[in-house]
Amino acid sequence: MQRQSRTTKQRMVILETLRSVRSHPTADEIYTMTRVRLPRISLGTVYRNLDLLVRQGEILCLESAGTQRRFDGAMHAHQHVRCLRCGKIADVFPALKVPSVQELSVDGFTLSSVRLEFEGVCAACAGAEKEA
Amino acid sequence: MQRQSRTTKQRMVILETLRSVRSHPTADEIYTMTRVRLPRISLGTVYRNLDLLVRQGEILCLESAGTQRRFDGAMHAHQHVRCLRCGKIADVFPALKVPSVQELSVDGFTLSSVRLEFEGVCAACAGAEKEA
DNA sequence: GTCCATGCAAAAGATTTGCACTGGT
DNA sequence: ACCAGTGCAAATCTTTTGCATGGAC
Repeated sequence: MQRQSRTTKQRMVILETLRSVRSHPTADEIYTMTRVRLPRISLGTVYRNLDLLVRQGEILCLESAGTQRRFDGAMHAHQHVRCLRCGKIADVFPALKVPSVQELSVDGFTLSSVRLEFEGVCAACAGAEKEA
Repeated sequence: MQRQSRTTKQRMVILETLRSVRSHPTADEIYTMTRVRLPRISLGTVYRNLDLLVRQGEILCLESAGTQRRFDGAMHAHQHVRCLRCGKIADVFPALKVPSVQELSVDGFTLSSVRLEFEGVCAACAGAEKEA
């Protein structure tokens, strides 16, 4: 059975923080942001809560985000571009139409999600490269 | 300018090994496989060569933040499913049609690749869960 | 009062890197 | 001979975990 979760100050602040930004922060960046309001919060707690929020479907975990995991508080259907140089992630606008899990099937797997992902170089990094 | 690379025994064995399997091994698995032919190869060398081969476009790196990186020697257009439980990756067959980079554009980015990715639970893990 | 969640610190993994030596060209 | 590549080990970085205490219910 599903274990229940309590509404803790830490979890609320983490969720509010993530929902309040348009970026796709790493666990460490979320840790830094939440410490403004909760100076004694620990990185372990941030990781545990991000995990829980992902499992509850409150936030998204961007797995294909290079080395570090990144998180997204926006739950509407949209795609991401990742900069191959700096790892930054941006939303693709307008969002493309992607077939839903229900319309697809893969042999030997019970599908739970489909994602369309983009890679490239962002304007800032392209500019930096030109100068070098 | 592009620095040149030498044809070393290690690099050749790594590439041949990866090309000879249909799986999507991790760096450590490739290390184990190559040690059959090169018992003194080091894990660092495996990582360095995988890096180089990816940059040269000889192989693909299947990134998955927070987990282990996996590599793919098959360069034809195809998609991957990843098992959320065990991390195993399989090819999606038949491959779906995905719009090419040329047909797409994302504001503020110079695109280099587009990927359609699937997530789910593989048969083995689904079975293991049922038993538990 | 119960027991889930936290803070802290240590552990666990995965990947990278410094360095002296080796080997491809 | 030159210098990229290697083996080895240490370092780094991200994420997870054990444990005693705190706090939501």
